Amino acid sequence: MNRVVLRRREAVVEAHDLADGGAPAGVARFAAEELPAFVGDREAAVPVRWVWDDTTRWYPALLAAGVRIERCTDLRLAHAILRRSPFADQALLAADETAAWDELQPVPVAEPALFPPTDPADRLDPVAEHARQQAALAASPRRQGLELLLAAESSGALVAAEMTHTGMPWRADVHEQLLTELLGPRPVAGGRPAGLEWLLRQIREAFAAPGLNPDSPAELLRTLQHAGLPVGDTRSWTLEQVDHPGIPPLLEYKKLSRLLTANGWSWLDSWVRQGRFRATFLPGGVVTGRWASNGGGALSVPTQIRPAAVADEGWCLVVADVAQLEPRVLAGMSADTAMAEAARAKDLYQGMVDAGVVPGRAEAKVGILGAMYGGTRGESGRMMPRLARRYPRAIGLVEEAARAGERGEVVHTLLGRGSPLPTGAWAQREAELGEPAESAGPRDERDRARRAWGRFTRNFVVQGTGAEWALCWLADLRNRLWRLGGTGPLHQRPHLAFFLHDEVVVHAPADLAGAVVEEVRAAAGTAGRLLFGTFPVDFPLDVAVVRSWADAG
DNA sequence: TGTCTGCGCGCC
DNA sequence: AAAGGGCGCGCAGACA
Repeated sequence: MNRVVLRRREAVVEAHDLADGGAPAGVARFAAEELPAFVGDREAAVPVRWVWDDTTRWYPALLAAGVRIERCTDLRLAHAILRRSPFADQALLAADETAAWDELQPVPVAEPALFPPTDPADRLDPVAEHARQQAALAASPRRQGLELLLAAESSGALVAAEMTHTGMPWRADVHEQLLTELLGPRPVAGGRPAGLEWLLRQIREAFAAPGLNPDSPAELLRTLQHAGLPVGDTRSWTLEQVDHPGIPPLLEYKKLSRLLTANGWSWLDSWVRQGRFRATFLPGGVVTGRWASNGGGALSVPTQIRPAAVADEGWCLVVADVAQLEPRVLAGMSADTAMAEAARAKDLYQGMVDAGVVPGRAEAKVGILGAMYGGTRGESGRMMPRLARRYPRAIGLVEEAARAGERGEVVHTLLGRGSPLPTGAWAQREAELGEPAESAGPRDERDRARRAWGRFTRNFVVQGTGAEWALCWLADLRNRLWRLGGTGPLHQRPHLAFFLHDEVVVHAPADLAGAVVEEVRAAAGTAGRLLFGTFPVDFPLDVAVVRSWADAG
């Protein structure tokens, strides 16, 4: 594989060819405007892995110029993983500029101007950083896993940029119609829409509070308590438990008010343009390796507005999600054959029932969720002993992760992403309280903080490995879709339009729907083999070919 | 006027 | 139905 490290020096780009061993083998220099042509030509000629400081600084402009690349190494993301991995020798990563790499932030997707005027990334040496990372990988006892993780993370960065570039097809007219039906016409000066005003009158009357603003939790709580309702907060779930004529309109108000503020007209104004919702995704934005998003609330698009996600004319959406990803990942990473056997069923929870482990599906679900999240109370606590008996390796893995976290140790995912050291409450308590506390009070607090950190590390190993499976799925699917679709640019071929932890939405020409479904399934198979080799754990998908996202599932 | 925190709620 | 883990966001209210 040819490796080319790209580096910007003012208005000039340097392309450093690396020989097989990683030694510099030649440098080309050209004006920044020539970059898309350079990359496009090389990409068409030979397989290349482009190495650059940060995908968000290079790829949007290439995409805007119509250039799609096959693979890259994102040094910023790789650096973040290696710096925290228990399997990377930190001495090999050390350099004067290490702290600057630590602090390097992705750039927000603005208009794809080719490079901002001043950028801290310009002072970094990507050739040297790449060499340090390669040295750390070469010396790692988990080299294979880390190399796969870095490749998958870098592919994720490409996917994220491409999804922002192409966008999710979004019908503003459908969305507006939905808002108007539920809330009334758009209010002129940001006031409350008629639907909310109508509910507000009923709420104020029912609680005899003519000036009440239900958007203020404190004011609302005082009003409810004054009316004699036994509530300690104003969450919907709490309010549903009490009986009062003001509660139904209040619950309705809260639901519609949420729609208005989170995904109302101003959301449309901000995030939907020319028939596309351009979400911004941040690969590696969560410590576990999950993606974050910073604008448009991409990872929490409510089902309520999904009818507005409609494929273009003659196109379709292929929506696929993995059933019970995390329990399956747990079975695989712990090599728990009994749990993998239950996972052979399309419904893992039903598989547990059929194996006689638990009486019913509901118990299976709360039991497994409790094992992965650290639930100890109620139903899930009661299920734990039998789960531990029947699935000793799986339960043992999460229990050990929890104990390690309680001791303040680092845990890691299957491929080697490390957890952060304890922060916040844990560290604070330890520091404040010092050695064994004299009184019961502080000790309780310390234990509580330790257990909370144990719940975090317990979940980290599963959530993080689940994110690794999803990255491998995405990476393989991305290339399969590209090969499927002729010779045009990205937006004219089947392409990934959305990604939500364990769900993808592909926008594809309708006549390719069947082929896309096959590729989505094949990519899931690839991901399973990459992570778990021949260990027999399945990742069945629910796949739907639909016009609108709302019609899936 | 701007910045910060807590609350509540959407998603997985 | 949530619980137990991870997020982002908008508002209200407090404080500078």
